[in-house]
Amino acid sequence: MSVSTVSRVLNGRTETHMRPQTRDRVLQAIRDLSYAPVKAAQTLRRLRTKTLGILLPDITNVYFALLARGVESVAFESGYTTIICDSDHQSARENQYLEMLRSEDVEGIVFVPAGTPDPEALDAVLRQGIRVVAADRRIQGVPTVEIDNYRASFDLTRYVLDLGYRRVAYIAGPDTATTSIDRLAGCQDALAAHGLVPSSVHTGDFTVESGAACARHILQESDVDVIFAANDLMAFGVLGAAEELHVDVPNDLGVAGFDHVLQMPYPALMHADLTTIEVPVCELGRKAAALLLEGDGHSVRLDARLIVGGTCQDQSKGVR
Amino acid sequence: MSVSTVSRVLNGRTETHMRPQTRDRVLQAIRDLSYAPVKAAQTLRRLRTKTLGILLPDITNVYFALLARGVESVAFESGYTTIICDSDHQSARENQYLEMLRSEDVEGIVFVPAGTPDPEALDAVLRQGIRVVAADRRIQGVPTVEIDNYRASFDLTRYVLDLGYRRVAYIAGPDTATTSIDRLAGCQDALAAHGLVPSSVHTGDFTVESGAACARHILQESDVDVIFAANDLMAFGVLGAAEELHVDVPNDLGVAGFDHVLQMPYPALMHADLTTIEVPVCELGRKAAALLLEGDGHSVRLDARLIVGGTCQDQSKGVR
DNA sequence: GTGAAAGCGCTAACAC
DNA sequence: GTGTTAGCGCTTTCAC
Repeated sequence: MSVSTVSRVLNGRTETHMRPQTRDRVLQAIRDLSYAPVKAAQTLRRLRTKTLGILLPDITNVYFALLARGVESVAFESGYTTIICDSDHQSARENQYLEMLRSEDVEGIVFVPAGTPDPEALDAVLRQGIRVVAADRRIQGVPTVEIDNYRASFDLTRYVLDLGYRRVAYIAGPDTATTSIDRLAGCQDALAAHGLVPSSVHTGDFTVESGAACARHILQESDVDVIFAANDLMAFGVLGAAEELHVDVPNDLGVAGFDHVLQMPYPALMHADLTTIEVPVCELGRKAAALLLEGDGHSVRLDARLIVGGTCQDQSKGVR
Repeated sequence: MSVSTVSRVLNGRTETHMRPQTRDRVLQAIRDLSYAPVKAAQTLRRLRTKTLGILLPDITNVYFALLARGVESVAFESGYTTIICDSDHQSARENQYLEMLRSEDVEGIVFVPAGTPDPEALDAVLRQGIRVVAADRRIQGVPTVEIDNYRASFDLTRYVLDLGYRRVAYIAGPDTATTSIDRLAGCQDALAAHGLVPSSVHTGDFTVESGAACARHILQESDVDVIFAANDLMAFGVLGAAEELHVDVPNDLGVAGFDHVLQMPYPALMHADLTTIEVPVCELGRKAAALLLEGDGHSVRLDARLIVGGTCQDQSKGVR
């Protein structure tokens, strides 16, 4: 019983048919020794690592965790291993990880950049023949899996304006993320279509705290009847600030979010019943992984859906 | 300039001193080619993978995500790669991943089991010389990093009883997790010390939904003045159910959680102001990884803290 | 101070 | 049908 026989059994090389008896003997031995092939050796020989990397800003953010889960599940189904890289929103860490993944010779990377990725580091990865897919946010020169943030934000804004809200404040995300830019633009253009402009545009960082902080400023300084936030987490912060300041949502203030991530863990609570856009984050991750494994290098757009919640209500009735 | 020279430079082999000029020439070449060593080859040669695995039930659960982040950050600081394995609460998947990690020849695994792990699969891993640390929940025969759930739950219960609550319902986690068992036992023993027993004990699965479902039963069927939940997510579900049924928290009903995970993303909202126990989840992960890298194979207990929130208030004043 | 070569565990081409 | 063997890219001993 030679090594090649064993190898053939393990890899199901059926092209040259094998005596079932031999096969069974090998299988038994594998069982007895609880043998598992050494992946490093397979990798070295095949020059294929069967490994993907996922590089994202913060795994404790549900949004990214959902995305990671999408990637991981597709990888698992295809017998791939997933390396998790949390850049902690730090560009330096991101670069170190890019190098690490290069050394690791991953076959592909799902990349959710924290800001604008370092072209040098990214290029080294690409030159080495590692496929990279940007997920959620676009990266210059890299295929992307995203939703149409502009369109979704435009539609959401139009829906809210149709309810009768008019004096709008907007809380944007960091302007290094294309999601922030697109969502803001979509909102502004929908306003413009009604001959409106936002009373103010603040910039947060997608966290609950930043949403609450911006909302406090907005509510104390200007007279608005609706606040749009670039994601649900910040919208949740807005709800918190409104509660603190005894501002009644949705009557005195409409609130709209974006991404519908809060819905998942907190369905029962009234206050989580946000008017928002559902971003299929997990699907974003799955699609990104699929693109790495069998893609043609083209970008993909998935559909997003308007979620009609309780934080924006018809204002026209004049009923209180 | 031979391969061994390059290798020596890369590994800082200073024992045999090298002409600086040669060194620089190598360094330059590395830069020019943006060369990165092939890890599979290093692994094969050194017989060390510099890789850790983390196997957990659900990465989209903030609690586990925080734990994963702890593991990942320690690994990163030590130049280790982290493989993420999401068992999705499925024992079969858990076993497949255990096999995968064995093949991968990881140096250690941080294991948060979904139920009772398959002894066969676990044993194969251990026999291969892979270190395993159980995090959060104990596993038979494996060193564990956890908090003293019994004691913390006991103290929390005593605190709540001291506020004057007396008619207690408990919502436990799945009885396959030692955390569920210990927390329930701690609560029951603290009650017993006051000559009390819980009016009812329901079993949830650590999700908001299950917490809400149990709470609906409890509130409709029996007359309790406080509900303990085995984690914050379920406690949040209880708050949701109470709101639905117009039960006033904390006056008509006290609510206590466990783990203090909700605090992080939702500080601003009143309803997230749970009376609970703070579990240092991220530290749990960090410590588990540290144990793998340099541990002596002994279990570790970290401290937990009582968080005094607004969902349980002094009942003795008789003030409404 | 630097180069030559063995060998880590596996796969695939080739021999029988 | 099954065995023999080269070689994947690296580290490390041993020559020089």
